[in-house]
Amino acid sequence: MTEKILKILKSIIKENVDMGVSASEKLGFGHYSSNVAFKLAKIQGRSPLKVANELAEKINDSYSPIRANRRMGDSEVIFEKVEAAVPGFINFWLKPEEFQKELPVILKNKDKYGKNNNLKGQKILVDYTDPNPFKEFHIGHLMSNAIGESLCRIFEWNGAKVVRVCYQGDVGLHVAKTIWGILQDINPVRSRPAEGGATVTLGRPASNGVNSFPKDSAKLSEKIAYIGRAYVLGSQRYEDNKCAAEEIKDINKKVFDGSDKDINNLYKKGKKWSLEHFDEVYEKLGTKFDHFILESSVISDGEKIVREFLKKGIFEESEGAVIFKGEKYGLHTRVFISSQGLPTYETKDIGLAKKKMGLEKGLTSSLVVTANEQNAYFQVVFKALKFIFPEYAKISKHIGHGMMRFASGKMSSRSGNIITAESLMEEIEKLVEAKIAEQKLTEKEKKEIKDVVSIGAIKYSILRQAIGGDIIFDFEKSISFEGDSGPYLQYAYTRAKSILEKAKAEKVKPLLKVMTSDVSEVETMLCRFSEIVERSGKEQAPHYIATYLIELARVFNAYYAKVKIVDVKDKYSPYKVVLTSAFMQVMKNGLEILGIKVPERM
RNA sequence: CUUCCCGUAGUUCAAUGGAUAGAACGACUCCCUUCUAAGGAGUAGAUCGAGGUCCGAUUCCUCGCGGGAAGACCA
Repeated sequence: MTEKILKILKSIIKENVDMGVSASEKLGFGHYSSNVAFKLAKIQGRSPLKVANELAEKINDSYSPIRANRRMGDSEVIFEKVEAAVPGFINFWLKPEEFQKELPVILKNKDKYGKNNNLKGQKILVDYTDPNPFKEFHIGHLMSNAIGESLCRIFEWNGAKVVRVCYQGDVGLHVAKTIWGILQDINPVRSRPAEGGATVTLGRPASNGVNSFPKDSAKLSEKIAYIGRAYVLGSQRYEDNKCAAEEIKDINKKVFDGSDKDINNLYKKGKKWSLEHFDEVYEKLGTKFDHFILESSVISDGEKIVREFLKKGIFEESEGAVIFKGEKYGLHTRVFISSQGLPTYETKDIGLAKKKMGLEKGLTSSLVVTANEQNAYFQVVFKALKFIFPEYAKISKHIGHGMMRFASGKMSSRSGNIITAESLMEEIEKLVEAKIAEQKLTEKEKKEIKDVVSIGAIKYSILRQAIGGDIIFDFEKSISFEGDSGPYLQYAYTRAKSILEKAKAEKVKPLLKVMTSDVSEVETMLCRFSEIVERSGKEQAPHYIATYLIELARVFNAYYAKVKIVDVKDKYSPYKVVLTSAFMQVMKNGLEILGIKVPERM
């Protein structure tokens, strides 16, 4: 719609100005409005209102019913009226047909409706989720996943080819902490008391020296919970017990060089459990990665490169460590190889960059989505990368999302103040179950609703606001499905669906032949969808989709309450049924972009 | 201490430099003999402060106040 209006404006205005055309917030300002007159007035040194009046006049001459028949055929008449308004806006009211024409397009393109080719030819790598084996999959990973997946889909809807990458940290100090924790359980002799730290029990309290290390036959969830507790124990002792910290560092080295058989075994098992668990979670969240990269597979390359560029003077040696002096560029110093000779995450990121480059040919962009507490970290790493792989550094970008916060403060898997993704999902699933308990639904339907609605609730609560800001996770509110929520959108969809079922039962066939003489907000909202998809793509911002869908649902719900859609006696009923299908299609597509599925009933 | 991010109704979030600052929750009124009330209609309620740029500032700049994050061996 904006394109049509832009085209007309361009045919009238010779000057090269930015013609901002956008959907109006209120019908009083037309369906669409433009602020060209302001820009034009500035160039010409005249009053904006005068310019707006002139332009409106000209447009009416050719494109409105009042005058159009004088000059052009009816096909050119797309406006009901065009008016200038104080202080200088031009407001456009389109003819109902202009909106109604879009309905068959929606129904024809179905699940593809709203796609465009703005990013055609682009190949965008997105690295997101990135959980670490030996640590739990927590809400931070859930956020990275929801945002990353949605960005991927937005890029795809804008015509780009997307490469989904998940980088999993299977080595590093966190692994050593967890293994140390496990060793405390299975070999209490090595146990270290806390020096003022809280005590943590692994599994059921070990009695008579029997440890709680899960058997191979144990449920995966038990194994994962065990690992989580071991990590908390190891982390706490690392902080509050010097002796334990030394032992952990020692284990870290052994994991790294593979010299200890027992540790190797624990490592293998723990890693396998973790990765199996993660696969389950990805499946549940609806993400399919093209590539998994393990940290252990990028270390040696990273180290090689860092040592090579140490010789070239990009890195320096200081206090036994290899560092990058970020201060030269207004950043801060980071350690790439520790004084112990171990590569840090920074070095692994260099190796990771090399790996990503080799993964796919012709990348035009490479994004990594993590919590914004790493913003400064990535600035430094990308700065160093600029000297190593300048071309790749140019297309690399870090997207920092906000943190999930609770009333109790910052969430950290190190301190154990953490809500795992799983526990959150379970909590919400329970609520959904309670809500649908009394509905007349089969068990299979209930299961589907439970899965789809709870994931939708969580993803929506993450995607409804701009990336980057913290999300205050209020359990009560995220769980309440009223208003600004995923379930509200899904519910609007299912209500519409039941209308179609009724129409079928009453033999009201969807037809576009007899159209209403005016148009509701549902039609005008539907026509904005494509533009919202474009804007989300340009700004890499999923929340525009979310905001739009809420408005769309609100508008449809109001229509639903006011208008009887299925009515054999109403000659417009077939049209209204078409409108309902179109609404469903757009709602479904929008939710698809957010990575949220629609239930068939709820 | 330094750097970066943020400050909008009681609360949680929106608003390509544009009009009368949108929603939702909560509060207060109403609406199920009508297609799923997880719904709809309505009322009250907000741009941290002070300057500046601009025809026009929630948006850009400066300062102040308040909050968050990061700052050499975990990421």
